Amino acid sequence: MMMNQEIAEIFDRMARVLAFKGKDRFRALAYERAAGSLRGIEQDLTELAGQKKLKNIPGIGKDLSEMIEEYIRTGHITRCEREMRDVPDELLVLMDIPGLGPKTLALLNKKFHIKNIKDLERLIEKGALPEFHGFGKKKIENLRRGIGMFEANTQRRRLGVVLPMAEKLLDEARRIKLVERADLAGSVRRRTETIGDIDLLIASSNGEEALREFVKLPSIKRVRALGKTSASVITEGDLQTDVRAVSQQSYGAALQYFTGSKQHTVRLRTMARERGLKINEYGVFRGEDRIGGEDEKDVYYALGLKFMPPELREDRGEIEAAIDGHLPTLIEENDLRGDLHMHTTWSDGRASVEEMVERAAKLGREYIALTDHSQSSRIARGLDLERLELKIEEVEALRKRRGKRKPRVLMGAEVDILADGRLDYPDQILARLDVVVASIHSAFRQSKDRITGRLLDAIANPYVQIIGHPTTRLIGAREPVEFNFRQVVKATVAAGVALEVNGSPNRLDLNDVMTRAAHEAGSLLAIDSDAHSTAQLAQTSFGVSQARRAWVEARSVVNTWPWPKFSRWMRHRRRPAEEEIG
DNA sequence: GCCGTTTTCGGCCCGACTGTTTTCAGTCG
Repeated sequence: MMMNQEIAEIFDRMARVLAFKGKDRFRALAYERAAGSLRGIEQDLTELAGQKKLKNIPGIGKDLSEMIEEYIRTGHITRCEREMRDVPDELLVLMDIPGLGPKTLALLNKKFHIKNIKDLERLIEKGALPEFHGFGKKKIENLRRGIGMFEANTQRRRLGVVLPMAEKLLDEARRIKLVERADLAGSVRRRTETIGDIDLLIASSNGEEALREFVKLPSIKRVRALGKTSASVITEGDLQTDVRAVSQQSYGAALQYFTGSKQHTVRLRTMARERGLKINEYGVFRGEDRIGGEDEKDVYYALGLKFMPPELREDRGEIEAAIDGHLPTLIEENDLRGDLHMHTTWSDGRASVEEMVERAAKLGREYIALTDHSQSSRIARGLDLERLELKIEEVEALRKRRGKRKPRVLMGAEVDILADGRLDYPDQILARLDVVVASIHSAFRQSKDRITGRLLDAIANPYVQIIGHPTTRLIGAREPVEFNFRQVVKATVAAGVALEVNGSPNRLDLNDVMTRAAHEAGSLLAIDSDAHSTAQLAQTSFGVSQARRAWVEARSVVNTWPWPKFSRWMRHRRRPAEEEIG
């Protein structure tokens, strides 16, 4: 996993260096595609290399596979390093400035010896950047603005932050009279874990006028570009939003194009070309004849493919699967019957047991587990044995009060996996809990072997049903812990333990790529909210999105199971263990 | 640099917007 990331970054950097140097742009594209491929697979590159299977990875051929082998052996790729040596990172990163691409950067570097952001600012602020052929006042002004945006906000934002803003904007757009239809597209629609910008598509018989209305919406702060069919704006909260307007008859083709991913769409268009068709955002064409485009499905059907949900469109094998007729039937939000990880005021939650149960009932949950923290999580007010007793009493009283009303309320705990691999409650206490989620909350920096050992120990405990947020990463804030993922997955498969897909938008842990690998290896999954308030109970939807991105079908997710099946699984490892003790 | 029910060489998705170009280059998605 780490290795894939590292090599992907080198390849990405190579692509930019080649673009900067003005070399063959298709060579740069090849590196880009390879980087994307590596990010999309979880398989161990060392193992693939050992089996001489690197070339099976799409976009990896003779040269790149040799480079990967070299990296595995030595931690270096000589050819890349030689190519990249004379282009320092601080220069390359300037390509992240909106509107500043490789050509302009190369020019500024050659003509004015710009090497980093400081040089560039100095040049512009002093008004020392003269106008010259092909470089006028407006370009300079745009560059100045681009630098401002670059410095204000370079990082991508979490889906959980962006999605509500995007939906608000969509709402406003739909209220414009000239707007006949509107939908979110792009990475928001594909539900990637972080978002660079919002893409919005509208249908209108007068797109130009509709766009003019759109950019006047109150939540639009600034207009970057405005044309007949598209506009680019900065919204409140400094999110870039790209809007595209098409006619109804092109809406489906436009939605497909605008949803991407780029690589997925390129594949479709290449397939079309091979079949004598042309796909663009206006439709599917055979020669001059439009043969489809009003519905998104038209694009796929024209190529003899089944329709693919947006979450699959990453060029991670979905096109091949569609050709073979092996597309998965993805889990849907409605499939969830239970939620097995949440907190109350007993530990660090903001809502009481009662409030959480009531809200869960409104969400239609059939069963839920109240899983407050265990004693070692002091900051989270984890429950010592005494308070745990009190909570058990409260939950039992609540169960009596509620009788047969749904949801069934299960007594649970999120139990720390301690630094030495022991769990934070003794077995006789765990035996009294219906649901045990075991999670790492400390000693993140231990060696790979020790973390692996801790997880394996937790999985071996017969009272544990779920490993909570397995990597402990916080998006944009904390790196995942390192452990032998395949070994851990193997153990969960053997033990019938579920790996969590934590729905908190700060976590999304496991992520899409790892979830897919776990799922394909046969591991059970649990999609939980990890809610710390009533509102957060709905965050399971983010977990479901990630699971869909991971090709997950409902049958592998334990909390989609009807109660009888779920409750059997919940207890399936306990009986023999209890007999042993008893 | 990759890739092949046309191809082992010659392709590689397709179009919009901006600026300053009098016919297009650069950037973006």
